[in-house]
Amino acid sequence: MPELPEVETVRRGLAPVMEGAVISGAEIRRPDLRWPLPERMAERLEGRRVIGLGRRAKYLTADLDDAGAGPEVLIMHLGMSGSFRIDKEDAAPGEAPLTPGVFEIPRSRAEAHDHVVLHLSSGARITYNDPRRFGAMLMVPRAELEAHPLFRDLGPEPLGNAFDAGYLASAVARRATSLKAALLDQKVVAGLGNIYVSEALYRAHLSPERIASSLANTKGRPTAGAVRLVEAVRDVLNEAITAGGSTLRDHAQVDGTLGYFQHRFRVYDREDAPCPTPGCRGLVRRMVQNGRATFYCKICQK
DNA sequence: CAAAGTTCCTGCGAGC
DNA sequence: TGCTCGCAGGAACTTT
Repeated sequence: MPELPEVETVRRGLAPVMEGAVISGAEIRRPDLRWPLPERMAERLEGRRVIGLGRRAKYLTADLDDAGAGPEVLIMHLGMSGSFRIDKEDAAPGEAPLTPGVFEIPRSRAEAHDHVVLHLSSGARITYNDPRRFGAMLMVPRAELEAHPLFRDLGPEPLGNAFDAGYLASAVARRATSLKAALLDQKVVAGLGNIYVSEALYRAHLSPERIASSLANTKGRPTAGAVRLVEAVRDVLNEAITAGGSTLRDHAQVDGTLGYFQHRFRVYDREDAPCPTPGCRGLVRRMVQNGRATFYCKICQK
């Protein structure tokens, strides 16, 4: 479930085994994910040290040391169904077995979607699995990262200082689209996806159908709703990251899985459930906006 | 059947 | 009038 909190959870899980480690080998098992994988990817990764593992929006960024060609960044996106898992590198020769219980589906089917494997000097083996292959991996020179087409137009991080009500109001002031669509637009704010947009709008008591520009008053200043929305976005993301971290720890101890956790949503995927707002008699509704499901309460979200 | 994401394409309206 | 630009909305990618 890769929106910002999930990607951040994955980053925190991978960082201990990746940061400072040297990539001793890489297995590239197919030529492409969403796009072709980098040219000579395995050769270019081999022997490189991972300086740090970062995140921008829903992208993971592994900083690679200078290997003659200058420092580079390995950009990774999980798409809809991507996940990483960590296995201990088996000292014995031959293919190490998967840790029992990692997948509920048979091992053969799980391995069918293991597309990239990184062997690390830390003794960990990191496997990228992605059935739908909407994910992506790219390698770009460190100096070109911010100007890269994927990064260039990204809005501010929702948990950073730049994302405040004043910014949000100005960003949507001329937008005739719905609030739902505006928040999903990574140019407005980077990292929200379908789940957390529904959750944030519910918490702010704002209708997903409201016109985005209504968050700004006639002078372009933020409305009270804009202030509530910024706080709701930050709250829901922080809570999800916290929950993901604790779930991750449980899973890591049990089976080494990363990027998989259960979460409790107030409206998302809760059609017909009673609205959780105290005193509200409404039901959670499901509708489709821009081809995506939106969950909301008609009564208390205005 | 519907699905957590993003890019690309088309069509529309505004403005020059 | 006709062209360009930007925006909004939808299709497409794929597997379970």
